[in-house]
Amino acid sequence: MPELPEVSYFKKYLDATALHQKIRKVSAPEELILGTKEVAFQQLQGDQLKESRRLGKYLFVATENRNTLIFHFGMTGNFEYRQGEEPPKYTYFTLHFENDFQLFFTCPRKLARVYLVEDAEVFRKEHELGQDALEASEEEFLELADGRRGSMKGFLMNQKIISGIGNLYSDEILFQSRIHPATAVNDLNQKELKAIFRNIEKVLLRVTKSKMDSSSLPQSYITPYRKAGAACPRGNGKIEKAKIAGRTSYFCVNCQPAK
DNA sequence: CGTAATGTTTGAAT
DNA sequence: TATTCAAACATTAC
Repeated sequence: MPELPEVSYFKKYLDATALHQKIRKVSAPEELILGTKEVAFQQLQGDQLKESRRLGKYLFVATENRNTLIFHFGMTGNFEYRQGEEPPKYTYFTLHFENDFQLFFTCPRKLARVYLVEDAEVFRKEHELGQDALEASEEEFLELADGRRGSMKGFLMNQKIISGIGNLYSDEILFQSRIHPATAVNDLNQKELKAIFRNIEKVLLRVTKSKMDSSSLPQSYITPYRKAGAACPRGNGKIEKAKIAGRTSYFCVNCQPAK
């Protein structure tokens, strides 16, 4: 379930488990998952994961030998750290550690990727990753929005502009901002753009909190009601669905009128 | 059985 | 040249 908040959770999970464990062996039985050639991953033998950082929906893990292991979770990627011979179903990449534990990287839909690179900055440039959604300033955000003609939802989901926001939380940010997802960026005034900017941080941090402590989202959130015909959490009618910016979007036309 | 699913990349259209 | 859009990718679940 990986947008920025989920990847923050995976970072916490990896930090609490696989970090600083000596790697005994690497298994990569599914070539499709590998963003870099399989042979490169064998370099990890004897190495250790040193520290991790999240950028957008990517998790960068620096190793003691100065390489960087990069995880991207696609739509269904997940970690599982435990002992035992039998890997979980859909395991396509495994780090085996000297302590007999393993970090399994699973992904039923095989859209996840794992990379091993020498220079994380080169990777970032190659993949054209924009500023992290939690690090952009209001000024930068307004600058990035200037002159854009596409939908606001498409703008929020474009990883080259701002990275970390996907289908679910772009809908939530726009619901909280009372902006229809199909509204063109250049049809929004500064006040509306600033409200969206504030809600990016607000929503992402709130969702991250709920991922970290398994708490539920506020009553006023639309995320739990992503179903056409569901009642708007503000009591303003029914949730509608439409394909916007290539993805299924849920919104309330009464709260979020089209411009 | 058909359709949609939390994402990114590619190539075409604007 | 830059931006936007739709389709493709692989597989599962409803």
